[in-house]
Amino acid sequence: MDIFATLQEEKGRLSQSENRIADILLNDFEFAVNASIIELAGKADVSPPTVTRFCRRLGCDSFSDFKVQLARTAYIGMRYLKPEPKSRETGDVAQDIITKAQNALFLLHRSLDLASIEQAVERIAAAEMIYAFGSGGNSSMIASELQNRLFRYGLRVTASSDHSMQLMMAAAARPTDVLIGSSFSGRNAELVRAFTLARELKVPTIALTQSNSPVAAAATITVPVDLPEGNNIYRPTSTRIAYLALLDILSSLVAYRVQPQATVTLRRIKQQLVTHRDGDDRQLLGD
Amino acid sequence: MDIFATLQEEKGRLSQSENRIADILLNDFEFAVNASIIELAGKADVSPPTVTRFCRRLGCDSFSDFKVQLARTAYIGMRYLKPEPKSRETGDVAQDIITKAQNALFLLHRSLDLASIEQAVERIAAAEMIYAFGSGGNSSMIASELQNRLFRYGLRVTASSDHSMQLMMAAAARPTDVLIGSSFSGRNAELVRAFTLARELKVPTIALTQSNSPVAAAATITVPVDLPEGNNIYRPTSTRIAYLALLDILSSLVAYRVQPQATVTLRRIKQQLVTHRDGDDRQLLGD
DNA sequence: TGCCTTCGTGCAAATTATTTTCTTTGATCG
DNA sequence: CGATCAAAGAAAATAATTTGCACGAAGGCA
Repeated sequence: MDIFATLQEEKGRLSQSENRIADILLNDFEFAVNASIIELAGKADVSPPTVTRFCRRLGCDSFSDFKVQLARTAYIGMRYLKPEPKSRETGDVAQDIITKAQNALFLLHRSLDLASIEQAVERIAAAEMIYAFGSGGNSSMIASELQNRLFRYGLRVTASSDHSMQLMMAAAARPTDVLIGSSFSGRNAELVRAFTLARELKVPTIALTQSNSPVAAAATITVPVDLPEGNNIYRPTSTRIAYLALLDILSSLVAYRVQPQATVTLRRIKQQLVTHRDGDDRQLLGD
Repeated sequence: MDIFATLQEEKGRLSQSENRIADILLNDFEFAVNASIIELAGKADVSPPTVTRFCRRLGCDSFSDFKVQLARTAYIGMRYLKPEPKSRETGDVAQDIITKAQNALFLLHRSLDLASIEQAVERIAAAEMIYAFGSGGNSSMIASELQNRLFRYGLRVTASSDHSMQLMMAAAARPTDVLIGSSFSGRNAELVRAFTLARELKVPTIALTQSNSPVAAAATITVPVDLPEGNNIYRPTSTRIAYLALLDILSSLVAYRVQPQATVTLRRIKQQLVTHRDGDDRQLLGD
């Protein structure tokens, strides 16, 4: 549990003085994290004991414990209390995007459902053929990434972002195959259709999507990804990065599961690349 | 600059006692970050003043400054001093991948070259036509992501991962266009050829690649991405995530640059999606 | 209205943590 | 074999933090 979360919970119940301290935390974080209790108290126009009590209230043992906690979660928590830091300077935009991406990873990690990941890995590793589906730019990237990762381990896999093809492929799939579909919104009706068809044909399906969504409902196994979307329409969603990480987790685990096969295939791919290129050995897995 | 980096630099020059303190930092980080100077000194079998001196040596003002710095970078720095946490448990693999991804983002941020980013953005925003090139799975993803992002802002863009097509497109391009190429290794010979051809035709080129590489040398503008690659061949490189973030930074900045156009186009795309889908307004930018 | 309770707060004292200063130790070198 | 210097600890000084206590304001209840 991080302080910023606690702070938000307690927010309403804080007294006037405590609110002044909270404001400083939120507005001048840099100051707060470096200040001594006396400086912080001074800036908030309260006495040091009030600061101590404030820290206790937030679940810390002492002021220094508080500072450590603060510094630790700062990195993560900073942004999701504050509104956008509206600047269009290169450096600020860069910082903002990177922070958001890290945040997305943090939130992903926090909400990962290991059980469903294991089920999914099991299915994928055992499948005779893997179909990866996704559309709309973001999910189609995920689908082709799935192909890009999994073929390296010697698995049979194809990806498609074309709805009609997806339906046809679903119709052609067998119960020993698996169908993986990604949908950021969880409301890709065509994917639901493909999943439904698969269900009729007893082909297992795995959804990478929001839980409690139509896509999730239609799938055999759902690996839930529930992240808040940013609201700046110019900004590409950092959710993509979380999906990509999830995909890395899945494919690493699959790789371990099918290891002997994976080693051989990877070696062959590597050899191919090395002779094809300039003989430099570092070029392992494609450009 | 973070402490772990400094610690690595100073490592050799530390005295015996100081080394004991360093060991505790690395091995029992949790303890170190919560301990008082006395506890830490006790555990390292040194006197408190020695700890103070150690902190100063690492560039901190005081012990408490040190603790804050420590707590701040902890999250990030933790892993890159330690060897791999070799476990194949789902939870550990997940944690490892997420940490690596966050690390990659951290390192990217630290090494970003803002000047070249600005130059690149300038060019892209002003271009009449944008060609995005990349091959080999990873870079081809980057190329198609570029297309996926930029078309939304009303820019004319096409992506290709096909070497022959890339050459032909380069031949067809004009000096008012721009050619963006991605190469993780920096040693994609075909991309170099396309860039060289473009140079002859006075078509500006932007490389997203390692600095001091053939691809970088062939480009008009290089946006360098210099990250250490992991060495676990099963693990998809977290570098992809850094590239994706860089791409987000570039495209956000481009969006700001071409704003009026972007707003209109985005609105049209959104409208299209909303009527096409189930009327839910939240589905902004593709699935 | 007036009293009582409760809560929030600051003051001052006590405690604890940290830093400084001074001193010792042990190693290196002429 | 001293002279010198760096490293490290002891003790003192300082600074930071916490605790105990008391005061005052707000709100409830007779």
